[in-house]
Amino acid sequence: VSPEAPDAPERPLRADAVRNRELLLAAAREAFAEGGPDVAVRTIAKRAGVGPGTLFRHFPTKRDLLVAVLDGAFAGMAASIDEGLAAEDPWEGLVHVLTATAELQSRDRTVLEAAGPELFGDEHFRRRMDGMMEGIARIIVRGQEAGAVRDDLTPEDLPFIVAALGGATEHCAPLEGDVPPGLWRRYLGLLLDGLRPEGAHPLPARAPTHEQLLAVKVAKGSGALAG
Amino acid sequence: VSPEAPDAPERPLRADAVRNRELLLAAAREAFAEGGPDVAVRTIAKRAGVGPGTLFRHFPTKRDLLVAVLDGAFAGMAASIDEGLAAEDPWEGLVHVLTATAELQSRDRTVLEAAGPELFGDEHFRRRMDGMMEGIARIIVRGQEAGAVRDDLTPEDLPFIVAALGGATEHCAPLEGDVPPGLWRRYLGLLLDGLRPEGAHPLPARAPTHEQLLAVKVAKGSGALAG
DNA sequence: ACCTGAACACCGTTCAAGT
DNA sequence: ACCTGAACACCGTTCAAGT
Repeated sequence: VSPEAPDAPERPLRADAVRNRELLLAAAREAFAEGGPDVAVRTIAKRAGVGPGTLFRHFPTKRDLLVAVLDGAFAGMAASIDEGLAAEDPWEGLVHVLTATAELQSRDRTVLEAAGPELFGDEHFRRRMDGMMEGIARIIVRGQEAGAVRDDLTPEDLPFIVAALGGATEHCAPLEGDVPPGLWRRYLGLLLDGLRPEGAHPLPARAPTHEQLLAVKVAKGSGALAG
Repeated sequence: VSPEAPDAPERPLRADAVRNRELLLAAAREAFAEGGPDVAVRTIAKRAGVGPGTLFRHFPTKRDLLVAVLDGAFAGMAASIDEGLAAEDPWEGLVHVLTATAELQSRDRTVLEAAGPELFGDEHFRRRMDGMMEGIARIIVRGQEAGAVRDDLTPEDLPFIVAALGGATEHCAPLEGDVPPGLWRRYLGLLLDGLRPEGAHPLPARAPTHEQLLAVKVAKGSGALAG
């Protein structure tokens, strides 16, 4: 599940092109982190010192730029999965993965606001996802064999659990300052208790299969990226 | 917690004004339900047969229109709280409230995409919220006295739990058709198991107080309503 | 090959002009 | 009082023209 190198381009780019691409990525990373996914592309282009046309030459769509930036975050998740696998205690391994993910969501507005299921339509994201799923599957099975995780949980549940976590974390974000810091940990705790075998009651629906998850095409633009 | 009448206007509106207001609300209700909160105001105005200027005379901001439409959904939630209070079994009462809420979220894209914490800034929403909180508090206390709900849960946790539910439900929505129907019930089930006392472990953060929740001003526009 | 910036089709919102 | 629709300041995206 180690981080992969980003797509190698067909043929080498011209010197100024690689430089602009890098400037664009750096500018986008900062701008998105500060202002969320709604920052104007013009702002990002200006920050990078290039025209808007150049931005769209490198990233055909604003979403593509966002995905490229998000890739760093996903690499972070992949790393936390590796760490979770390395933990001695299987339950602590799962806790580590979910904590790291939620912490990421609470630090970077971009991740939680933009990482909707529409991203399943992006090819690069999909490849990352596949790799991460394997690691998560191992963590869950290990937890189940140790009797620390409820038996009816599947790896395919994880995206939805992360989404639930994101919903709570997102709700915390604008309250930051007025509300106890790290409040999201409370709801992570609640959710974790739901993953344990002790209080487990039969679930009213079966989990989706891996194939079903990947069946989504690029959804008709919605959410934070519509426009 | 019974539904209140919408704000009574200072002085009676002219006949054509009340008619236009109603047409606008009906058009917005349909348009938002179909296309989510991103539908253009021009589309709504055209659907209602009025000019865009008229729309903004009745609803100074697109968000105000959305809040007015959402009010129906909130009335539905208030009703489900009353039903939850009427249930013989305290646990079933809580389940009823959360199920009804999630069902609402899964039926109407608007509710789940727009009901972020920015709405706390809206006065009308705030009044509704206050009324609902009381009912929820009674349901939770009743459950705790019966030993069916974990002791460290507070009414102020509910908005975050609903947000978590919304995160999972929102993640399900675009997968509709590819994924088992009613998949959100699975994650509601997981969450509910986290609310039970059986598997409860100490939570790493204290719940916010009611005052903290209401401290939010209108957040600098973000999310689905920015622009 | 790559970059530039004017231009296009949108968006939420405003406001002079009408009745 | 209320309505209308042209106009404004944006937005993401495109494309002829330059180097």
